[in-house]
Amino acid sequence: MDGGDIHLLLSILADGEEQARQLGEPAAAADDEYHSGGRGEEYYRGVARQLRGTLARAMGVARAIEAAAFAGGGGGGGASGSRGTTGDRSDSPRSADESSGRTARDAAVAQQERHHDTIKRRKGLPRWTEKFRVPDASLEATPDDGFSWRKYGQKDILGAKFPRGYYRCTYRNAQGCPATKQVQRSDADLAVFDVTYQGAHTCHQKQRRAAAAGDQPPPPPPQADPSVELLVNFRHGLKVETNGLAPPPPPPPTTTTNFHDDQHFCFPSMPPFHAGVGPPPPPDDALGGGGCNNFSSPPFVSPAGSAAGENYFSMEHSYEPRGGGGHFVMSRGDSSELHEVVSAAASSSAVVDPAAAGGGFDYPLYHGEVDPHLPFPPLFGHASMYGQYRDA
DNA sequence: GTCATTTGACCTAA
DNA sequence: TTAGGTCAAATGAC
Repeated sequence: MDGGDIHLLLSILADGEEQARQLGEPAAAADDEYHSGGRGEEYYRGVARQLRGTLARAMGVARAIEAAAFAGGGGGGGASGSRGTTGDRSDSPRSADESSGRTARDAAVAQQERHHDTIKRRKGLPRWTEKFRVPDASLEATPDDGFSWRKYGQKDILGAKFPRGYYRCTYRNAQGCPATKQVQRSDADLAVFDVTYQGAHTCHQKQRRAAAAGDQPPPPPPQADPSVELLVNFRHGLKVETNGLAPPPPPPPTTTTNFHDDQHFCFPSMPPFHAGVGPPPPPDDALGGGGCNNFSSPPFVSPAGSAAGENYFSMEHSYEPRGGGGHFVMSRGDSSELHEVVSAAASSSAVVDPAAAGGGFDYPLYHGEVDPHLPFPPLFGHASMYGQYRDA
């Protein structure tokens, strides 16, 4: 733990204070549209949600600090401390180690230690899976979830016809974003991809995209946050609001969220897809139709101006709780993981404007009853799988 | 020249 | 022991 964590916490709390203030004086913040349109209540609800999200995030940071404190003062040593400063050792090529006079054994030991750390982090971060259906089943087609990713590996998986791609956030180095994903094309359906996400985005692209898109906010991923437990509990009572939504354009795209307990949740939005793909496919029962409510999604229009008809694909979310117990639990015994989450968030907050410092929670209004703090992964917006954003 | 992807090797968890 | 996950040099694209 360091001063940065405290500053992050203070920053979040300041956001909460600001949001609370907005609750007190909505007329100043809400434009006339809200009031003339009878949406004042929605405004209040939206601000309240933001406030709850901000407070939840603050709690998460505070508990991470607490956990780090419980783990003793050794946090500064060890592997986690050695890697937090540079962000990614890929910046320092292997030859650098060799030329620095280390023995091969030392280098191997160091690498082993580093690798052990990455494994620990991998195990600690929240993990969830989604199914992406692309309109075009060609081999070139890949799902675009709206975030910018950099591919760092590919591997043939036993029993799978197609190799699995490994991606990490483009801003891993620049902003310490810990998010990674694995993309596996389905054997049965070439148009379906199983995407496993791990770690929440703490990078700036989330806010930028949400602001630019002006559509449904990206649902936050499962957070390494104690409040998530409450949210997961909440989802058991969740009902998707479908009233008043536009009927599905032909063919109807669906965005489906699956939890591991086989509960299905159909989320009313979908990310854009790569330009140039063909028309969307007919609905696939195997994907979203199963236990899903067959939510009919309104068309998503890419901020980049892609034709709405080209932006459809279906998704199925599957939240994979870590730590057992039927809900997501961040292991508090591993303070380094928590610290890393905090550190990543801290690095992110350094470049995020205060209005967006809700850190994945600070989204505009959802569709009525859908709480933005549900442990859904971030999926929306526009970006290429192959990151075009440059590191700051 | 810079940056992203490819790919073989290495390491860990199961 | 094996499969999965990651690293990083090599390579290619812009």
